[in-house]
Amino acid sequence: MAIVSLANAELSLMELLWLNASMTARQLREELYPDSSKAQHGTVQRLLQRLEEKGFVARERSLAVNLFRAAVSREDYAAGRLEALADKVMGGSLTPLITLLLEKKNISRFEIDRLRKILEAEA
Amino acid sequence: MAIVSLANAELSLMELLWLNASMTARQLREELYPDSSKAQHGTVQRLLQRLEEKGFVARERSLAVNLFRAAVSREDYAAGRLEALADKVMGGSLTPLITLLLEKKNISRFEIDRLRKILEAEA
DNA sequence: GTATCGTTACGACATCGTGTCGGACCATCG
DNA sequence: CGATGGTCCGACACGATGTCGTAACGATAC
Repeated sequence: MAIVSLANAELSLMELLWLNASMTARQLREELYPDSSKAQHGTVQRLLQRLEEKGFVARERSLAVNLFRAAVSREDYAAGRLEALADKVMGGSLTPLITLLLEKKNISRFEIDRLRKILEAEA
Repeated sequence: MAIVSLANAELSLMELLWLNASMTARQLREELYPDSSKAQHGTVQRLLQRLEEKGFVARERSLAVNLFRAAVSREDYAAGRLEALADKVMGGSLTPLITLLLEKKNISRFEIDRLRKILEAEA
């Protein structure tokens, strides 16, 4: 299943789940809407539900309250989006993108060395 | 101005402009809607107009018919989207993305060699 | 000049994804 | 049993997108 793109609110929620191993809906709401004058309970549940449908969160039903965990890691999401990007604009080839990056951004000596080591291992 | 994301139809149109230096609206329509039973003239014009507003196409008005050119290259678009992706999911850091790619091994030997050369040049 | 034909500009609309809320439903605790 | 807290889901508003119709425009033909 291709990794689908996430919208802002969904991504904010995932951000929390990437930082904390597991959270309840209440915890999420308090983080996402600190000034919760109203009842955003439903909003969080809705987001959670749609995220679950998309396969991004796993729900632990055994307890009284559900626990939510990220089912897709930040790295997997990033890699998936990156691949989608390559498919859309570069015909699936990733190298041009990386080349662009290396040329445009000032990448530290350290990072370059790290990348080089990884490449050595690949070859 | 940050490079904004493009939708499917817009991207298809840009694809044509990236392949051909300049095109008329008619040429674009014939490519985009080969089975033009109906009148998609307006659709193309609309797309062109919105793309122009976003700064993605330039319009040459001197002739009887307008000529359209890409104002953002494929590479710039890709790089812009890539940066946006890094900002959104990796806190702006690009290296983790590259590392991810390399580790996932969906990169051909040929591309690895190419990247190695680029890195050599950087060092 | 006017008629005609292709082009351009743009208002209007249907659709879809997203973010939001409200209220129904359900369980547990007292 | 009621009350409290959590979950599910229908509904809505809003913005972006893709589509079309049509009015305005400009060049050429008559």
